[in-house]
Amino acid sequence: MFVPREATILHADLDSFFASVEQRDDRRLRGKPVIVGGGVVLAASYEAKARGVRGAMGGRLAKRLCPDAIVVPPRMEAYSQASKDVFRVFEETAPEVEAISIDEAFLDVRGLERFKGTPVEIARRLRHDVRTEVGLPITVGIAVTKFLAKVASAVAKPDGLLLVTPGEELEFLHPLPVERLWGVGPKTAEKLHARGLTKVWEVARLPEAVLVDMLGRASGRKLHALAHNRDPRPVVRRRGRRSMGSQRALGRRPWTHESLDAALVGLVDRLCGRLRTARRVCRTITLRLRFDDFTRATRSHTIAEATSRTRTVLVILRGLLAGAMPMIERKGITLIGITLSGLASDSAVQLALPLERSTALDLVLDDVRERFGSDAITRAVLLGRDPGIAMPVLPD
DNA sequence: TCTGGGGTCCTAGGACCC
DNA sequence: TCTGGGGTCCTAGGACCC
Repeated sequence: MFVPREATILHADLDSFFASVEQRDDRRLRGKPVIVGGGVVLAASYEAKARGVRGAMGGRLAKRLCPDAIVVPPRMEAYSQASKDVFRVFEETAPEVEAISIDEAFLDVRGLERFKGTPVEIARRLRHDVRTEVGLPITVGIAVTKFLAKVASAVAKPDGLLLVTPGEELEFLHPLPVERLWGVGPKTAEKLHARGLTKVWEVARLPEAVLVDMLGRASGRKLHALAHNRDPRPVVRRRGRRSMGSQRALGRRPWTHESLDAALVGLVDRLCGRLRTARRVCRTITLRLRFDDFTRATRSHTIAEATSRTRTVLVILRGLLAGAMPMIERKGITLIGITLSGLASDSAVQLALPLERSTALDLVLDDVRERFGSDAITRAVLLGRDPGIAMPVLPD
């Protein structure tokens, strides 16, 4: 006799997270269409979504679709605090919590029946606790696999709860459009559609080798497995982050070497500060660029000794930027960004460099930031008599 | 619809070493 | 002297997610 596995994996996902926090903190926004973000929609309340507003949509189009929407600037600290509060509830709910992003997590409630109830009861209480203790709506999907629990929560949104009954997984999964599968974005969906595949069951019929041919080894295998609800990944606490980045859109304004360098110094300062706060060091430094035609390029360099020193990182990035100048001059630049990867704990470096926590440049930047705010660093570079040198000049 | 900011993982080629 | 195969690292790009 077929005995289905137990459905003990919860996927908990806050609804329209940023917009919900805004509505929680300002009662005038409740029940109204709210858009967080200006140039681009970072989050939209369900009232705005009902009018066709979507995340990542251009602000102008969003305003046209929903002229009475209230647009509020993002408050990242508030969202970060709300996230911490919600994750505290998660931790009280289950022994294994795997954070996926600022507003979602997997929880494994296996073995909790005897003293906390069935998974559905636990999920109900979790939704209630998040609502009363943090004041936010949250949706929970429950299934035998992480992947299916995530699909379930997406289907149950907003403010819902959905259990995929063990044994009935494929009945639930197969009629869904392929876009519901985790990892199928616009490009993959296009490739699948080109072969007449729009539903999960149509993908599930294909041999793995066909999907590998179509999508590459890793993607093909993964898609094949997911279409059959094969997902053996356990819920595990996340290891530390693998990279840290920062970027800045420049718009289509004219740029100069000085303004590019100033933007770069501002980014490096911010990022290296974050790196040091996290007590981490990096080995690979990547410069990321986006051009007028929206194509992108990256230039990277790996150093032998991991570092978090602003001076070191800046020197490398200036070199990478200089190498990319011909491309920038040819195509025009609309975004500049940095990614630091190959991260490690800084303890080993600390042992070797006990007195080198801050370089002279870091001390100057710290001072400027403290006295004039972060923006002053970019301004100071622009005001400097020689923008090519590393030391910013203090504004008056 | 002309598009933010923060991330993750995969692929592929070249260099280098054994 | 010429040659093979495998492993690892680095660089660049691509796709995807929230």
